[in-house]
Amino acid sequence: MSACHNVRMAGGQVSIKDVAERAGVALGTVSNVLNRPEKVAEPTRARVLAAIEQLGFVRNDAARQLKAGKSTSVGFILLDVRNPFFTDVGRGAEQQAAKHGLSVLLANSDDQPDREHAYLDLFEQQRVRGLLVSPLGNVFDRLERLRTHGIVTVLVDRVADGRPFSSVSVDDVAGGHLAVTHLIEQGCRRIAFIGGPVTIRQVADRLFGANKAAAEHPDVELEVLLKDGLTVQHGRAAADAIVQRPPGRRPDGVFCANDLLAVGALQSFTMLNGRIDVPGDIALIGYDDIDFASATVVPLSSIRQPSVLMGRTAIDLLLEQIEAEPGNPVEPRSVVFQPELIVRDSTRRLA
Amino acid sequence: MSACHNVRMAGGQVSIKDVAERAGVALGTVSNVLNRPEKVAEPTRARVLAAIEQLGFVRNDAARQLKAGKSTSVGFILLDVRNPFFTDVGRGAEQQAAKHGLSVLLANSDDQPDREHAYLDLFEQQRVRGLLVSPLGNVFDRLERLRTHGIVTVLVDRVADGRPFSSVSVDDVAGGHLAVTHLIEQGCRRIAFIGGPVTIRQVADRLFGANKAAAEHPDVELEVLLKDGLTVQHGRAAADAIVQRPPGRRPDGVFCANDLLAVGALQSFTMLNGRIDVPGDIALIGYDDIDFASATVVPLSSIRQPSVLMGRTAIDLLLEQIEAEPGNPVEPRSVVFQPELIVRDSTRRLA
DNA sequence: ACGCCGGCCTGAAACGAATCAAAACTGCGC
DNA sequence: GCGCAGTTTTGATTCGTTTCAGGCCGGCGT
Repeated sequence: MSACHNVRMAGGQVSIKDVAERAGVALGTVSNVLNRPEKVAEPTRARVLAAIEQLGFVRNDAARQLKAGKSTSVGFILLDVRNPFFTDVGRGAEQQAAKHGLSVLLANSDDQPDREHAYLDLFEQQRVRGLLVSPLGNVFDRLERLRTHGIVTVLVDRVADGRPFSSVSVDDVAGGHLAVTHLIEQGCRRIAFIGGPVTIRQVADRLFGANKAAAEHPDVELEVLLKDGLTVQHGRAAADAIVQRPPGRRPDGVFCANDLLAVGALQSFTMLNGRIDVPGDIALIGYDDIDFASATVVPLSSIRQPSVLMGRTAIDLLLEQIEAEPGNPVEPRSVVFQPELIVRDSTRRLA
Repeated sequence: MSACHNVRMAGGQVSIKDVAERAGVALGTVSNVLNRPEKVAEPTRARVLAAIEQLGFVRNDAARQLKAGKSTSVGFILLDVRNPFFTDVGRGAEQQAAKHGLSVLLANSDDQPDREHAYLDLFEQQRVRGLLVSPLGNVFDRLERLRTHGIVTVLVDRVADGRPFSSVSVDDVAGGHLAVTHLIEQGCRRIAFIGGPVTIRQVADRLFGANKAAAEHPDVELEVLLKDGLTVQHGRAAADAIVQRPPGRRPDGVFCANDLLAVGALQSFTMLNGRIDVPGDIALIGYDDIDFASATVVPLSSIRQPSVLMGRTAIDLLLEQIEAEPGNPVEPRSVVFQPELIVRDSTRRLA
């Protein structure tokens, strides 16, 4: 056989075998250099490394995974990449995963159940090591099936509702309670809740907490304004409706289910020739404490969620499940963080 | 051989072979059902599908890729997930990729060159079908190596600088020119540019365009204020310095290298008891036209980049390269979009 | 009846890396 | 010189899928 064939043709893949041949060793030795370098004598290893360098060899992950039966990446299916809260969670997850030699791949379901399923399929076929999901629809059955196939899931920003999944979330009921109690303490008595559809779990819980807080004060009334989305535009529309009422019928405090809504409301309130003073006429508080909250013209009070920490914790919970695998499975755990009230100018009514 | 073994043990993987056995067909037939269903007779196909269903079989992507030598996903390494511009590009890419049966996996380099490299390694090992990269450091050599290994790259928001890569970007020089010309038309004569480090290509180009526009008007002077970052905080700090000058020494127009800076500047200008009127005293324009631009208290003029379209185009360029593969490679193409001026209240000085 | 054709199905041979029992080598003491 | 223990290297086998040259079979024209 001709000893000389072109080493590097376009797209030509260099395999461990080529490296072995070049270095004049057996194929298993190359594998050892890659995976257990301490078991290979120094001169041999040097020779192999040189060959790897010369040929530009790169491990083929597909082959490696095929043999190992598992991958080294973790999938994170998030609801909305445009929401800073989720990307922060993602960053936390990446940090923690990196410490354990895992990579995080983000996939954006973008509020569309079919995309959520498509990505679940993709990650299942890729046999990812584990999955973080902030679920959109009811995917629990799907996720249980995944687990029987050896892929464990940790829920993000959603509790498991009795299903056996680990989860990391924030106590949204407490958050809603915190926000409204704060408004009341600032002297508000007619409070409005602006939110999205209550089919979104987070909205429902925050509203529930808000109601609870209002109920604790007999002289406080809570009005609920639900829009069908959680964007700046929705917030502005809701607030416009308030602005158009005669001053006596307006609330004196507004709690928005997230910061985007609050920013929209703030715009509506302050834009119109300063007709409504925030917080003087209406105190305003949002939820999530996104970066922009402190950057609005009247800095926005908000309820902070420990997003980065949540991401890190999610990975910890995942590893806990993964590493337990054998006979005795570890009980799923739910970590619930407490939200934190961040007071800024938009609710500072008392001197 | 005992016909009866437990079909579903924990983590037990079901392979095409199990399916074949269950359906009583050969293994190649199952593969045909999966990949070329029209070549399989109806009753056989039904039997195989039933077996797949019963056993809960899921294709092992690793094995498939190993054989095919290429994957079905595209990696997108982005500079900063928190910048809405990039996530919008990502959404465009996902949309277009989906049409061709490809998935997009996002990886966040987060301004850190080592993370950028780590993800390049990961995607190379995964033999992704292609790569979108908004490059941080100088990764061109790395990317050329990738191409010799059969992975093509399309640059996003960065031109190729003479290197043979396709790219999709926006003419930042034109954008800078557009912004400053607009300020001049609105009557501004003393203009300040607030930007990040000029080592960031986008900043340098926008500044260059701004300078060009100023030079076209002899009575206009341009002052350059560079901070070492592009966040809201940096913008506020830069504007604070302006606010502290005596009114006569302040610029009457400010162009910020991105919208985050502009939001910070706006906050600084308007927060201090309305001492500075926007646009009356100082007209303000940003860059990127992120969602928030229209939601600030004085809606922000900006330079719009067609982010979603850019993502779609990036995938098109990628496919063009991928599909050409054989003997005659397709010349890399650079698509440069023209930025668009979006005028809002923050620069409307003329009645 | 014969040959031939198509449609359907089969099964062996890849793909690239990991593994591990076994082989080869090393140095050492006797 | 020989055996022994330890170290280093070997190479056949495995993973799950795709591919493809062939095999089987029933029907058709002659």
